[in-house]
Amino acid sequence: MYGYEITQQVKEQSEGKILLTEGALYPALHKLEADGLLTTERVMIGKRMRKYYTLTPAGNTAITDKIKEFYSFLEAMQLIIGGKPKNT
Amino acid sequence: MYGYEITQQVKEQSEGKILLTEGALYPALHKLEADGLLTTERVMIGKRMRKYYTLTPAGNTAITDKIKEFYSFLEAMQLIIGGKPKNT
DNA sequence: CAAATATACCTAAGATTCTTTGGTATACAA
DNA sequence: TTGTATACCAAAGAATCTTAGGTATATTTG
Repeated sequence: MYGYEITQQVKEQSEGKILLTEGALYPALHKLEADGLLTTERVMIGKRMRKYYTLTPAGNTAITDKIKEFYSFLEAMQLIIGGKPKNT
Repeated sequence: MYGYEITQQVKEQSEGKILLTEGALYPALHKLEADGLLTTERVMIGKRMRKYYTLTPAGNTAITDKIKEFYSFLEAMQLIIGGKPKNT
């Protein structure tokens, strides 16, 4: 995907609950790229540029690990605050 | 509860997965107090001081709201991470 | 009994990350 | 022609966390 598309997809798929702004996203993408977790491919659409980002093998490992961390964190939070998500 | 107790309880109840350090906790407690969400009661245990924190009514409202926000965020994350891709 | 660990408070520098607010430019609809 | 959407980006300020200390008492252990 490309940057702007990510902001729109996050907004759409999260039903407007998560607003990932460009000011937060672009610096993050650049850092991930600098860390070797993403590669970019510049594509011209007419006269407008897009930068498509793709996960590197290291990026795939990293995201898998991060998601595991996230679920581990959720389990821990569950133990602390108790309860379960409502209306799911 | 008091500050140090919170760090220990979080560590214990989260099975060591969440480490809430004092450097993060104390400034946060002081801010919550300044914002009127907590009140403190100083108690001497022998020659050692403890500061017990209690939620104010505003604090109770705030924590309830925050937990709701948290679950709302989780649902949104579920849609994105475990989400439904358009294609593939 | 001396030294290490645990309890209990705290601050401050540095790093990281997010929000806000701008900028540039093309495409299209009102 | 003005506004909205697309598409990239940077920088200042704010918020938060990590790290690394400081002070002091209490208890455990070698």
